[in-house]
Amino acid sequence: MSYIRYHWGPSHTMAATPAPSADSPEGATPAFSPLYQQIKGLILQSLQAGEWKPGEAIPSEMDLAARFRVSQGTVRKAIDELAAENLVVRRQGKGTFVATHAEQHVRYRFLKLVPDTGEAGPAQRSILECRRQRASAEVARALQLRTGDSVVQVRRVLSFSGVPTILEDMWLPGNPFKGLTAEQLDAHQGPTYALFELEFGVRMVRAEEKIRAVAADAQQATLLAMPEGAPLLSVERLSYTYNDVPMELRRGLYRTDTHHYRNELN
Amino acid sequence: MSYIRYHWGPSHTMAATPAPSADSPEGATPAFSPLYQQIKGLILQSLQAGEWKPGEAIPSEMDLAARFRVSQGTVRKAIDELAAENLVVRRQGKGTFVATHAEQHVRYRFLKLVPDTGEAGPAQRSILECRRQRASAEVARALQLRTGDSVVQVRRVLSFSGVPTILEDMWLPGNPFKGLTAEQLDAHQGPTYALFELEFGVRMVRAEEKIRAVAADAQQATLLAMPEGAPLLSVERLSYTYNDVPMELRRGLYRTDTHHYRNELN
DNA sequence: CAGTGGTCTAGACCACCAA
DNA sequence: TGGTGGTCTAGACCACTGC
Repeated sequence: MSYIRYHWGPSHTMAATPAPSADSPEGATPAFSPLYQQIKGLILQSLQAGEWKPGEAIPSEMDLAARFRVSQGTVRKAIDELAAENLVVRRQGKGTFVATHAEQHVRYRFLKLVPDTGEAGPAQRSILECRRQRASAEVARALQLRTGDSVVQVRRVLSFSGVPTILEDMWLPGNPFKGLTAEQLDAHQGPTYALFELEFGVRMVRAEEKIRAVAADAQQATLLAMPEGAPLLSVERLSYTYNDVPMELRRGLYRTDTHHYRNELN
Repeated sequence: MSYIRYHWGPSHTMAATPAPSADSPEGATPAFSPLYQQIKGLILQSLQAGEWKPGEAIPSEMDLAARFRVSQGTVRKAIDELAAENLVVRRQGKGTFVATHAEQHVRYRFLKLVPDTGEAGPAQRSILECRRQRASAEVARALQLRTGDSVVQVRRVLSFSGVPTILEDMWLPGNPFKGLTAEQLDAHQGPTYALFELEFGVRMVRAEEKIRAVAADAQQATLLAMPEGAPLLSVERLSYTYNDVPMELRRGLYRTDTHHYRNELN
């Protein structure tokens, strides 16, 4: 087989090549990407399209190599990056699987609050509210909607060993989350993000958090059994699905008298 | 050349193989590592030993391959991991360089506090204190010293646009940081961790942070120009050099009325 | 132009898993 | 035993940097 200059794109029989992103028509910067990046993009498309569901195995490296007409090593490097981004999990001897918030060994991947001493126990959830409403300007901006668009708001309290520790408000775009109810949230076991995958086909892939120290107002203090004015950790999280599409805005208030937010710097 | 079963270790002429970690003498779990991991370990040793200084180039992949008697691809994979851990920086066409907190494009790698609006400006530092003392039980435990061992304590305030924003206490083990003075800290430009590299040969490689919301006491409030009892972000950081040796305990109090702690979740 | 890191291939073999 | 991911090699060529 003739060698393919990797800046040319997948060429030959590869169907529907997805264009290498926004390019100035005849711009000075070609901005082509290496073959393995293009392969990564194609696999990513299949993931988004739901060709393989969360928890399922994707085709073997050899199969993908045949499908894309490249060597196994090239597919391998593409999958390496997907694995590094936690979109996919490799299991030696078994295969490569679509990552999921459900079966994952590291459950509650996005919750960085840990007890000062001992192991993290299970959380008791109590849903205070779950209703559709119109997006405020702030929520609309974060979720890339228009002010007044339909959103679902959920408010809940998480307790550990019976102690209320987290007060959370979540805002979800109304369209993908049509039909979300408090009962559903109540009944479901495990991470909320696993419910989103199963019931609504929405996989959260990454998130950004803005953290502040704030003083508890009267209502917050009551719900968390703290004195009014007590310092709380405010964690504002914006979660994204594939393609950097924001899908959830969450504002958590954490008690940090018995727990702390743990972060690792590299 | 005969093929080397990579579970045998570097074998042939490689001098002073560093032993593949603690092994039960005839234990059931061999726990050998692949060749590229062993190479990574050897490169790591040279980094620790200071064979190449921060900012300098390490030998080319071909040179290292020759030195260790392995293929370029194997060296490459070793360096890939070192680069992923920010111990080393690759520059196409130029070489691979020992990472440094000084020349690095991402200065203040460990400081995650950013202004709510606009770009992060330069910080004004004011050293309040710098003295040798005996380690308290808590400090000793964190730095793996004995209670009463010599430590250096530094207290300082960082201001942005003239507004005091961060109040920090740092504790450093007395031995490696012999001779650290307030004048030195005052005179130095750029990240403090760059000073540690240049003057004391200590490179901070990673860190862990525990974050809490606390109420400002009288003294803290004064230093940060806030009312007493105002909520502040408490950031307790333990920084490590090579080999997971803790080298600095730092406790920062951040004002979060105009700034926030930014974190990315994957 | 030579030297460096970056990409790609083809092929061999190893380690792990399930049937 | 066959299939999957994981390691290792050897060699070719590309892209970027600096002389």
